[in-house]
Amino acid sequence: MNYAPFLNYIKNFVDLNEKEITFLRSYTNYKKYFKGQYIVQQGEVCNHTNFIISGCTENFYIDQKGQEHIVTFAIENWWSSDISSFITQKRSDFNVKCLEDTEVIQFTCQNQDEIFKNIPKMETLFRKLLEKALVSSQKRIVNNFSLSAKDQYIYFKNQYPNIEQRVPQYMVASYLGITKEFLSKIKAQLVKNKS
Amino acid sequence: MNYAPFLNYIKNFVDLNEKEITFLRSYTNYKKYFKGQYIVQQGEVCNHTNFIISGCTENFYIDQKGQEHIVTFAIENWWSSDISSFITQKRSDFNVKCLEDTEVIQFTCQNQDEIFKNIPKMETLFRKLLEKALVSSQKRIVNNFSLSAKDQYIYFKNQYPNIEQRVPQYMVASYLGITKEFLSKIKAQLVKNKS
DNA sequence: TTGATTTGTTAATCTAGTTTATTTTTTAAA
DNA sequence: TTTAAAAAATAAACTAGATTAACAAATCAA
Repeated sequence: MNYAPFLNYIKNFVDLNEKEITFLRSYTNYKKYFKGQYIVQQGEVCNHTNFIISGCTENFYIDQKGQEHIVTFAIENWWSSDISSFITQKRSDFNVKCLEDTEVIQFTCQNQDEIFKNIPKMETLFRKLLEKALVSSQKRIVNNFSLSAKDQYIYFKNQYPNIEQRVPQYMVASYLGITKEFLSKIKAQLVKNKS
Repeated sequence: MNYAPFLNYIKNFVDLNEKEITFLRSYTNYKKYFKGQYIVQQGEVCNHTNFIISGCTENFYIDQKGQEHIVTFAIENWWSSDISSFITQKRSDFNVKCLEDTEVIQFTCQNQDEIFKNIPKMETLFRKLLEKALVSSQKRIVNNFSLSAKDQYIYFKNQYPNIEQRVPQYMVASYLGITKEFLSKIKAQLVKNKS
């Protein structure tokens, strides 16, 4: 069980004393998933918020036409869950699936409340994380408005340089909201223009 | 000065005692803007988070090609600011402009911190608001993935039935990320199919 | 080491939504 | 009440990106 990366992450934002760390530990738990396993499945309630210690997950859904769309990727030191289902405790519209063997620290909704009640600093941390997540979600909407598919791909590569190498190309296309064929065309174009 | 709607709004989520209300009042202030005025301008720092008592605002930006894009509308009982600029206190990429005469209750970044420090319930409220805002922002990305422009327009009308009547149609088009001409075409189609 | 499955490429055809241009309707100012 | 300006509608030509289909590499199981 590998708890240290989680504490190191938190240390970047707030200082916890021994007592608080002990409390946090007892209200969170470690879990290992294998490649291909689901942390959440569309139609089930998302019971946990997960902090990724190692590995990589995708958050995707299947629409009415049967098409798969990747909403987010998550890797080490990121959070992964379906926040909508988690906060409402209703059935999720999304799947969270492991693209690699993945270790997480996770906690339930009730335990989150306990953590926030007993360590208010943790609620402040989460408030700030949510602010950032909202900003980056809005940024994605803005990019969708203003950038061509090619420029969105370039933006993605710059912002998440570690992800492209770890997932197949058709998943990047799905994340960008374009077809794999078109992404292939874009990449061919970029290679051509460089030389 | 019209403070009651703000307190009523808060009462929906948390109970504040007299002392807390007094505190909140002294760390927020009332302001009235006229139609056409800017609450925030692209390039300036967004100094306030605003709760709308009456009126209507748009949050928009102008991209490199000189095109205007509306990111959000806000009306009574909604919040309006550029959260990115507000939390980082850096120059904003967005404009917040009043589409009607607009009354707000507003507070600065420092005052927000004071409020959260002194009334932790308020931080919990904001954490929950941010969760909801993030969910609806993600929902918009999802709709962008899966819905045609026509279906996105129908979704918009259902979700924000009060806004369409209050703003010109070309702004709805801008919010949806399509041209006013195409929205006009969609509306003509919808009318035709109904009869 | 071979076949089977998954992933990626290329090219032709198609379509949702854009662009440009003109006309009509509505709003608001004087 | 008239007039100018803003907003909305219509239509033709155009384009970014989708769809379909056929094939080529790469990965993997046995």
